[in-house]
Amino acid sequence: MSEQPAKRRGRPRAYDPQVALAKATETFWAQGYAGASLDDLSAATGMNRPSLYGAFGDKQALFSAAIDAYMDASRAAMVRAFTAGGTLRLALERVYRAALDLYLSGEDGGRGCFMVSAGLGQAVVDPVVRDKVAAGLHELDRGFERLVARAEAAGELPPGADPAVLARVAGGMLNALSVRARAGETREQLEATIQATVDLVCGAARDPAL
Amino acid sequence: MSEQPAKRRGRPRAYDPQVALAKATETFWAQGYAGASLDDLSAATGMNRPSLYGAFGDKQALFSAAIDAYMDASRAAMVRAFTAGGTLRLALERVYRAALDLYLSGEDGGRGCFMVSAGLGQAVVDPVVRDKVAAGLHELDRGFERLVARAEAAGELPPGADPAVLARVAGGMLNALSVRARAGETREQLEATIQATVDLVCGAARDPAL
DNA sequence: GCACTTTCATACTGTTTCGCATAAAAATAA
DNA sequence: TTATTTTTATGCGAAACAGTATGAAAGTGC
Repeated sequence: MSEQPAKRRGRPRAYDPQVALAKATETFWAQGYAGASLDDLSAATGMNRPSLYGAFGDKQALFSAAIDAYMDASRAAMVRAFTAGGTLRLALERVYRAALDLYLSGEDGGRGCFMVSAGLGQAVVDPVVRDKVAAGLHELDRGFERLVARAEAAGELPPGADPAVLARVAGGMLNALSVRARAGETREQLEATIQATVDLVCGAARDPAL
Repeated sequence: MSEQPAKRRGRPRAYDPQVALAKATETFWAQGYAGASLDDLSAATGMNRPSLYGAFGDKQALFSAAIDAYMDASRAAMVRAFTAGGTLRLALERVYRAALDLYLSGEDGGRGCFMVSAGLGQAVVDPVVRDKVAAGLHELDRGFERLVARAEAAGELPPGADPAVLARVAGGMLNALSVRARAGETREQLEATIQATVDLVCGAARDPAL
């Protein structure tokens, strides 16, 4: 994509900024902001401290960059899941599964959503982080709202169902999956929660094919 | 309750262990385990470091005691809300409101559930904490299961509704409230989420009085 | 008043933390 | 080669950290 074929002038970098940032994100994800020391981050990224500062700035800036990187990466996966079409039931299952893959992706047990697990840990102490996380959550909420609105337009919802209610619960249960994944629930348990959510949200929805 | 009318022998304590533990819990709640230094805890409790060690042990032990104290205190409020009777709708509203009062109780913005906000932050690093938090969450789950089972026995649920599904979603949305409270949502927004949840969970439930 | 017991307060130790200063290394340009 | 540029590597320094040793303070029992 954005490679630099033009030869840069000085000593070449020994790291790929994107890869290093992903490694730093993993460290924050598991240990939290305060729990991750610069030595931990240095070891994880393979960069020594001065390189870390040169590339990303201080610890807060690095954490902020980690949030942005996570949001970009997860947004890509989520938008795909949200917009791939199909019935509301299929779309919801796809969205929750995509999220679950992310939430269970750690090596040492489920880590949940990075925004929820690491970001919200800093939310009380750092309002900038809190607002950034809040924006991320509301972006997901809007995804659910659009999904339900589409289902309504397609006539999938019965007259009595309130789209706003369905979207709010559907969005909230994504947070629940994050919490439960980090609390150590197995994929099977989480899949059962997904099924329960989909059943309830779509229970009031009739399949137009029927 | 368990006062000590018998005069203790040495210099009297300058602190009330229960109050001090509550203050320490507040500090962990806002700043997380790693983010709360012993100086912070010392300042919050009014105890100096040696007294802190004498009373509770090291930092991990203090955190563990904080979790236990929180669970005891919240259990008291939750059991009351769960068992005060009334329709499923009323009981659910009572439970969510009781939780919300706790989640929004901080001075510097909503802090969410202590188990979720502070406990799960340590979950990946410390499996003992993770298991303790998981046990707490499942205890709440059982509360919702019993509530729904009671509603079923009272004939509040229609034949088609699956009690397990309703309980799972009802329990999950409690986690969502914690997440959203810490992300800075207002009480009004959170009340709307409560209403949506109750509407959806009880939507399939008919009032026996009707 | 005097011994004894328990807690408090100060201050210390060794480690870890963050951030940066300085110099060596590895490339290009001439 | 030699100068210039950019990055890496070592390691410094001041502050913060967790935990503890030591002695003073504040009670009870006699």
